[in-house]
Amino acid sequence: MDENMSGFCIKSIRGGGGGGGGGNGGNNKCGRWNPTTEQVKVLTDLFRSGLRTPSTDQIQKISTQLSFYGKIESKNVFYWFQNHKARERQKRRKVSIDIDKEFIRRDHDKISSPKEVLNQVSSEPARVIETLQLFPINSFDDESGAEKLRFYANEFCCKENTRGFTYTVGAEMDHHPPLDLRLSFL
Amino acid sequence: MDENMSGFCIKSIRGGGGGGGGGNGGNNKCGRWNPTTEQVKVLTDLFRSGLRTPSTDQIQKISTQLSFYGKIESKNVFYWFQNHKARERQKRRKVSIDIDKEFIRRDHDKISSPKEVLNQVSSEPARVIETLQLFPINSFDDESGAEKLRFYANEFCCKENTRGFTYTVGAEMDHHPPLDLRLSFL
DNA sequence: GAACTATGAATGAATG
DNA sequence: CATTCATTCATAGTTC
Repeated sequence: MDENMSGFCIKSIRGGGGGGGGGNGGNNKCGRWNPTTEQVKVLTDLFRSGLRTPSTDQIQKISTQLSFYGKIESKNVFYWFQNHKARERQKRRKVSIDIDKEFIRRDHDKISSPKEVLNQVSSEPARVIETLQLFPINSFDDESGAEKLRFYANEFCCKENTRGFTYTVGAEMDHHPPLDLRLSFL
Repeated sequence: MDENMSGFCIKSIRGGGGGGGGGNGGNNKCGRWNPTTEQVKVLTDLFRSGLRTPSTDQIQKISTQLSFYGKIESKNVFYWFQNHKARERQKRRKVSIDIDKEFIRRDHDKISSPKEVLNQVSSEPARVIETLQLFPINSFDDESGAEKLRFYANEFCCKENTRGFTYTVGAEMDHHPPLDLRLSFL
């Protein structure tokens, strides 16, 4: 696939001859990645442990480990974290908006802290894991003894992106924004 | 759930056949550039021809020409090349890793050639291009963008040398002979 | 089986 | 150039 398809994605034709045999266990060959429960569990554990944006190395290793449970590619891991993070943030944002509204609405009534409500949906416990027993896979113990499970406990020293709210106010389209930034020096 | 694909899911009206030259100005009201298929095709052709990091002039010209197909700004071209290059690299990195991994994994099972594996990981026709594809001979079978490409290509060649043969896309073309034919127009 | 949901995949836009 | 964020497209699954 190239950029050529960037408009429509008519690739998998599994429907043509009766797409039998689909399903989780037996992965389809052309479709998109369908993670097994084990894979999801591991990924989720990693995420909950604080890993948000694994480096390429981490992705590699995670992918390799997860391949034990089924077919998987590095990009799947990459996308998984990308999506998971984004959607959590998204959910959070949405919630906070709701809270905000709710808060405002209730403001006439009583005062309650938005934080309370927030905790209901996304209670993110402490992260910063030093070590974590994640891959109980031994039957397939690899040869890379050196860097074992050390990879994921590194580098994501949470700095909790304080970016938070970059909501683009540009509701209405181009009124000729600054244009280029980077291009100006080119 | 969303308004765009109510019922049917064809990507938003990216010009495509209907859009013709008018550009997709009709649809997007937002801030994000939504390239038409023609625009993508041209950009892709340029990329495949070896252009990786267009200069400001090139960006300007490309942008100008592409504006025929729809609304576009220079920065869009700039970003497009940035992203495309980065992702090409990234993809290749991830994919090759996966190939290795898959290969190794399957090695315990059955012996399969790397080519086969490649086909599995990437729906793209197996061709781990190590060398730049300079002459996309078959990229012109599709009439639409190709014709036009030649059209605006002329613009470029008339930089200051009316020769129209020596313009090297330069920059990224390290140790690659002069790209005649296709690129000579640049 | 259409509508809806969850989520994999892609990509435009930035930032460092 | 790499990394990251936001938004959107596409589809496997589920529900009614």
